[in-house]
Amino acid sequence: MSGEATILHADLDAFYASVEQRDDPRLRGRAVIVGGGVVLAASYQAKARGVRSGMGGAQARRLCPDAVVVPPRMAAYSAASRAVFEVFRQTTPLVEGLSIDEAFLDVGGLRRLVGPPETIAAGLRRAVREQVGLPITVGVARTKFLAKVASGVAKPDGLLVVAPAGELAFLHPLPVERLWGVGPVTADKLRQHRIRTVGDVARLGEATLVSLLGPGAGRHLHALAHNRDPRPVQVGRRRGSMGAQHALGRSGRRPAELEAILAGLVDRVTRRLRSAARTGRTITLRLRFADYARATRSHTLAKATADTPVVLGAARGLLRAAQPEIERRGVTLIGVAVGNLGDGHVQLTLPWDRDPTAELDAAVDAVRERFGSTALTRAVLLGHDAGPEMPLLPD
DNA sequence: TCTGGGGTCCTAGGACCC
DNA sequence: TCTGGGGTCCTAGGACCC
Repeated sequence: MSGEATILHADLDAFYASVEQRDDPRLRGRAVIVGGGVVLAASYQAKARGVRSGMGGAQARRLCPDAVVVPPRMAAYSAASRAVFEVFRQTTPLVEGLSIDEAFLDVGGLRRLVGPPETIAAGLRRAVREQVGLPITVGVARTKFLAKVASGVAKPDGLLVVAPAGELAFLHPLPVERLWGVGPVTADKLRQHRIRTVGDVARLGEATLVSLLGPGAGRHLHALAHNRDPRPVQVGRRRGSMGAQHALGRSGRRPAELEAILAGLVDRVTRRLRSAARTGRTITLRLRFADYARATRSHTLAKATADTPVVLGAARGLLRAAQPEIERRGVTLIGVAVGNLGDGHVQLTLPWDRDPTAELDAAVDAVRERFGSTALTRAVLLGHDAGPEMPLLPD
């Protein structure tokens, strides 16, 4: 951790709703709700009326009857996200994406070349506005955690730099809910002990917090309340699981219908795995019952795969084992996830006296067969004198 | 607050190994 | 025959995030 505030947390404002307002001038300045069944995103005009993401659609329309409700356009949001991340990477190569609409950037090395972090953050906001047409808020601080808190406080369309000397004065008056990792359950436990602000947390010893929240959460919270967060910005983090899920209505489904839905979900996930050139070993079946209780059932395969029939076989086995429970409790959501994701590497071992380049065409065909045509991005030859790494075959 | 779809990380017990 | 300490992997659940 350096002595200077050099970490940026950049967070697009009301992302999906802002894309809709950008693309349809009639929506600008108006209350916009994206998503029908539940609110996926709400414009700030809708938020001002109490609409929140995750809220039921009926309640949202009650709160804000004049809101324009638009169906989500995921492709447009993905494209906008890619464009924004392009701007991030023009700013610095040290970008760690957190979700479709936020990232950490470390601009510590840019002072001499470009300027101080505050100038860089202002330039970043301007570039996103000019090049992509979207409002974005940036928090700047010495740690990731504090930068994230700062952007949350500065929203919408703001910029907030927390100087090292002012860290605790900024942090301690905030309500505990502002802390990253404090949700409804933890906030409630803390409230029962009259702990309401970050300062209240900071006054407690670590042992007290641990006894209240458990070792993991207790130590974590204690560190955050004193602004201790040594995690560096990490470039190139990859997701660890990929899933798809589908909410069912209230009405029960017959086993055959559930299997058909499951097959559709598995198909979606395995396609995405193959086009991302990833494979995974752990298949998880996700269920939600009529009383909204959740359950998961998982199975780990011996070999990583992105193969539809293999994943479907495992998922179907889990579903059949859970069938009695489903019949008893009723099911309202079914999902499947593939976890334990590897790199999607395929390793081929050739006899020592064989010319590897001669085998390469067959190897490439094997990889395409397994992952689909867009998957192969690089082949690496490892061997006694093959050299470190051979970039090949851009695809 | 009556509930979508996509993720992350942590915990805890049991199996199994040395 | 009884037993310690340490590690990894798997499964299931829970809290949290956007």
